Amino acid sequence: MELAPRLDPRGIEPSLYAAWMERREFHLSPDSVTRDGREPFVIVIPPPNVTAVLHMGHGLNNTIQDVLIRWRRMQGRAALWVPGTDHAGIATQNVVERILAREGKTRQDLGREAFVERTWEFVRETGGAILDQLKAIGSSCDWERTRFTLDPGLSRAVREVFVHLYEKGLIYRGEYIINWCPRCHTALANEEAEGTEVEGRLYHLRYPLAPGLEEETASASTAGAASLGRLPDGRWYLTVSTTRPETMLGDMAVAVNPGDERYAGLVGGEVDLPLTGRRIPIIADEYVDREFGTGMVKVTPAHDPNDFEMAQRAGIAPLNVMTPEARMGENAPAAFRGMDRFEARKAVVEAFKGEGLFGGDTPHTHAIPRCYRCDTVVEPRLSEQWFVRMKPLAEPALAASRDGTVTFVPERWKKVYEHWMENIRDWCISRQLWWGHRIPVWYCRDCGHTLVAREDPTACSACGSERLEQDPDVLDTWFSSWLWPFSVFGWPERTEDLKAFYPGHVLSTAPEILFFWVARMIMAGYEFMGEAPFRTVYLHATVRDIQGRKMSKSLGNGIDPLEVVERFGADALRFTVISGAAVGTDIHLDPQDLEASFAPGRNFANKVWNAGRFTLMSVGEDPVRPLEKVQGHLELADRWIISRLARTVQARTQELEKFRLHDVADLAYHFFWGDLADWYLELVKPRLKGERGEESREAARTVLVTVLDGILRLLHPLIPFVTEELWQKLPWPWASERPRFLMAASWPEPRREWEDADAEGQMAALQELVTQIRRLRKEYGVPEGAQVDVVLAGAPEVFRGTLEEEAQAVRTLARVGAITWEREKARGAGAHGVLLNGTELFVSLEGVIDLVREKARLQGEIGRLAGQLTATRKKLENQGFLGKAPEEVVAREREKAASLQEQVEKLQDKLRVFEGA
RNA sequence: GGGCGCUUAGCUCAGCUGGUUCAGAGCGCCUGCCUUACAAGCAGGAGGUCGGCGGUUCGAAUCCGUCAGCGCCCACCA
Repeated sequence: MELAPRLDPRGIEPSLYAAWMERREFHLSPDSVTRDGREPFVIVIPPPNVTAVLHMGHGLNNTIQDVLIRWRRMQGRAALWVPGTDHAGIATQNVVERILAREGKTRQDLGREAFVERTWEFVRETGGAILDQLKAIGSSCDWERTRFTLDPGLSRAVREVFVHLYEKGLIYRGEYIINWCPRCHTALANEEAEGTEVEGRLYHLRYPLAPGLEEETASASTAGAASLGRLPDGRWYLTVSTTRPETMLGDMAVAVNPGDERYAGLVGGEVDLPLTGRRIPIIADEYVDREFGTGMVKVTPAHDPNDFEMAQRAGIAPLNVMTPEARMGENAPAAFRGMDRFEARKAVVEAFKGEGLFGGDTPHTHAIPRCYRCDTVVEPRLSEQWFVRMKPLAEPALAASRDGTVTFVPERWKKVYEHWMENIRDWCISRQLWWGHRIPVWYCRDCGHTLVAREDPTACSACGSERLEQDPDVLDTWFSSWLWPFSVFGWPERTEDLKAFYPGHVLSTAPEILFFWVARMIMAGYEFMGEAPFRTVYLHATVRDIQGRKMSKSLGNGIDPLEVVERFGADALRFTVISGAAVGTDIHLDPQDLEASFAPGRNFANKVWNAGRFTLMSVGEDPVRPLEKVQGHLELADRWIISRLARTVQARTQELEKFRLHDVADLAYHFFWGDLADWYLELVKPRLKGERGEESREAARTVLVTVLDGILRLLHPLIPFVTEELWQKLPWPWASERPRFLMAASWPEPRREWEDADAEGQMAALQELVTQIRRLRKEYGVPEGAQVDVVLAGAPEVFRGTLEEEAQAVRTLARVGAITWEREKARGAGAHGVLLNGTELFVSLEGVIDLVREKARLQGEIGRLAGQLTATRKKLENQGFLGKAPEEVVAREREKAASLQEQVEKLQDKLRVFEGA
């Protein structure tokens, strides 16, 4: 059989994937569950943005999902992975707008309808490229079920949900301060406005007091309020502080804390708001912190959420002084009108200086929110928006976490989730965009009636007028994503798919969308399906660069997974990210050095390839016998490797259950490389050549193929391509009965009867011996190729059983000729090894093997005794026991404790001697 | 201002319920090997008082307290 000495991923991966696809191996119909009664296992993909390109975060997340899906599929579950993409309102609209900008056009030039059509075109052309990229890394999604959050079925679900919630009173329209992106011209949810720490300035502005308050001011001033003072013209002023001086143009009041006796006399008075010619009141409000700044706050209801609330409490109307572009608007004084907010900030400060009202500025760090899409500084803005009342929806979703119906991995996210759910705020769902689900609300131009309907209305239900106008806004992208786990199956229809595949099992995603998406999906699951959409939420690692920075486009520190697949293969990428990301930790990769970053995975895949290549070449194409048929001819190495495989299967299955994918990779790696390749393959070489006779050869062939079959099955979810390629070539006797593909083969059952503690113990000692001989050879400078004779000292148990077989192994692995056993002679030598007359090596094994074993035995013994000791002591501290038990029983316990104590100490002394030796 | 996490070899990190993986892996480094599966490899080796201090325990990288440094999330302090 001709196989390349190096794995060529490009040579096998695309064709294998095509073969899987052609045979529809990833596809599953509801019949498999409803008719055949198979237990489902369902993952619904976190839909990437249509316009996105694959990045390492996707690479990791989708590898994780594919590992879980492939593993469950092999376990016999009806494993379904539903793929799809998200229309990503703002993100996509921005991309298309940028394209238009290059053509010198704006979306307004095109008009709404043409713009949306243009966006659809764009999405149809380039959208979904990311799905092809997911295929490149081996994702075994059921592509026949690919959905899009804006396709007709999902749009129907969205509309149903909106109307349902509206009718239930959970959707309302209201005027509030929302986060407004002046560049995207839309409202943002709180979660979409990301705060960044900024070293800014706090400006102190002086507002002259209106006449009539002189007396109170003077007395407050002498009482120590540094914030009050007198202008050269004799007027009194107070000082307020702000990070955004331009908003003072919209000030409607100044507020102090009602309990602040310094300013008690001022409340009810007025100040002359500079630059505006307006006179505004001084009010009292609990919100004001008298310790911060001057203890006086300017109130700008239209441009700050807290000020808005204060103004509402005081019955003061807001005054909006900005345009949607965050320029100073018509309500601002003429001198500032049209200025950008940052220009206006400077201008206002200058104007205050000009009037002698500037009280200086001080450095001040604070968080300013930015648009998560375009990074523009968000402006709080008063406007009318649609909201979802979240509290009632949150209740069952919170309970689900508390009672363990939904669990989080790693567990610490449970707390984060619950904290957010307990303090949940209403969700602003309207967006002033064109790309997205249109809000199903119409206003009657004649009678002002509001219609909310599942089907587009043609006439007003109140007055019959046909002059209806639909709300211009669209819904937040997440308003369709939160329905994803059931809308992909055809909800609100009661489809077969829904019956078979809802609820799903695992959701794997990035921690940063826990609130955006995960929490809301759970809420929607309860509200519309009556149960949570999945049981386990796996929050995966964040992919960072070598400096620990999150990979991002703007930093330019990203890694293109397709380049990695191209250069090293999908298997290399998959194995690297899985073994690099332990539960709860991040993964660090170097974008500057892909070779170094992906070497672990690449090297391992190649190792698997070569071990397979060796097996196929040396075993030949004649079918091997089943294991039972060679049972009587198994040698130590055979029994050992089978036992090791059995244990690895056992451990790996357990780790997978706990989502410990990193450990799974680690275990499989060490079994494959450390046990199978380094030891078993080496041991079996002479046997495969027939040097030890036909029986030995047949046993070796069978065991080798059996073990390789097992480990390939185990490894398949991690590195599906190289395992599939090799597995298909294994010379099984029952080749005709097995499934066409490894991916459809069964997960190996843990086989207790294969475990063989004796073989493992003997083999461990043998390995130790071989390593010692190799070390000694090196130490004494025995040439690589030269053979030495070994004189063994001590009585290692290794050679008590099948002496010849084991001696043979040592000869094979350590290039040893004759092995003789001269206990007394070597003991006299005293050292671990001594080279005699050039070719004869003395190896004293007592100092090596037996010591290791004795130490372990001692530790075990100490553990057992210490356990008893602790229990006995507890008993002796128990008042109930001391009071009620007969004297002699208590005495006996005391004796027991003392004796145990003594024994433990004795053993510990002994252990110390061993460790010292 | 609250909440969470991290600190183990030169680098990136494992180490789950304290003791049979207990001081580990990969990369890097040193020495010797193109040994008929693999130089993307093989064999051997150097390298760490597990962030500091204190405590619990027969026994602590592991549990508790505290200090220091780093990181993340949430929050309206103008």
